[in-house]
Amino acid sequence: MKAETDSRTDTRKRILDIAEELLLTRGYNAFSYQHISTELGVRNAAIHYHFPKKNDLGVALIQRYRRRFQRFIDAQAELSPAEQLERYFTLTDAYFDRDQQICPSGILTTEYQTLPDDMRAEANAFVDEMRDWAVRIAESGRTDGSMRFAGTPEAMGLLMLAALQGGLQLARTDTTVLATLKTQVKSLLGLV
Amino acid sequence: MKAETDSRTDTRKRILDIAEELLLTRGYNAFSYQHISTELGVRNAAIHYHFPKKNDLGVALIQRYRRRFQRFIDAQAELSPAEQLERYFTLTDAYFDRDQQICPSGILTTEYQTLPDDMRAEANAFVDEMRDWAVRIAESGRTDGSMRFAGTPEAMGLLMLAALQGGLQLARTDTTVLATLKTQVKSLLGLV
DNA sequence: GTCTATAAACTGATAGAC
DNA sequence: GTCTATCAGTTTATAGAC
Repeated sequence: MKAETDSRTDTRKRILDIAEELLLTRGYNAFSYQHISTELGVRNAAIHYHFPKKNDLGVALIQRYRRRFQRFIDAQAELSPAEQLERYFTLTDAYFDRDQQICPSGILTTEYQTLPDDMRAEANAFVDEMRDWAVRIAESGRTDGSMRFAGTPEAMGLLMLAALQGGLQLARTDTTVLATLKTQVKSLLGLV
Repeated sequence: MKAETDSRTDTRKRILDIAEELLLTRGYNAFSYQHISTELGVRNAAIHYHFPKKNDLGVALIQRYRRRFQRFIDAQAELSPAEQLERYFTLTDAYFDRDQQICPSGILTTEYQTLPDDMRAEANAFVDEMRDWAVRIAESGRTDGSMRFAGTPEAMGLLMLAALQGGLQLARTDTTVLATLKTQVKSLLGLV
């Protein structure tokens, strides 16, 4: 029973892993079940057993991502604001270093108009969570005096999210973009 | 002769107009020749006469956009840095107000990994031009003393471009995003 | 010069085999 | 429970009619 569950979960997980790589490199509209099934060594219709419709796969991908992101946040709840910011940067670099992936929120908001309703709802929730996190960093940084910046923490957090989301995309045309942006964000937070 | 040229140009122009709307709302991979031909009232294959391959249409779209953007820049060469920044914001709002379109550089860099080489080359050139413009605004603003900000003009210009590109995308999930970002950018430039 | 008929390949998806 | 054979619709694209 455990074995059955594991094997089922395992195939399902492999599908999600392959789909995630495709989503973050090519986008939702530019990958198909064939891409996944070829990589997995099965027929494309086999994927439909695990995820009947492409929506289902899309929703599952974002939900899994949200859970992972939540763990990522929880794991650094005790760190200083500046250290949390560094984790933010590290996360951003990790995307880029993995086949020039971009942030999921960038993919989902760019393709937003073509997404089905259930995927839009998940995308909205994910964007909110990322934004809240960025805002909390700016907020706590100002509160403990380690960060000094113009405007409200809400606006500064949003700006950091938007800049890094756009920056990951722009980095595909110029690999120095991210380093420049990271330095600039720190400057604007009075951290340099 | 003039009439022939005009009618040909006219159909070609209508195709480009429809394609541009589709590109900026749905993205390159999510629109087809059928979308265009249906709107135009012809068979999808008719589009192939004007643009044999989809690459050709994609390249023509970006090239036209680059020319238009160049005229946009030239038209305000004499304005103050702060006024040029306002035009930047106005341009950004204009995208969003037109069916929640996003910036072309955001589309092209997000779908970058799926684009053919000729479209990538055009995308690179366009991104460079947008970035140069943003950097020049920060540069001249610092020079004439109207803007005060941390970091280099190069980094600040890049940050503004990245933030507005990401912001247009995020605005689809929350319509207040752009207003917040504009205020914050002005704060960071010492303009408020 | 402009467009239509048509096709080859790929898409997401269902019914049913094992 | 898991996957294969198969399909109907869409995609880009070509050959050729007017």
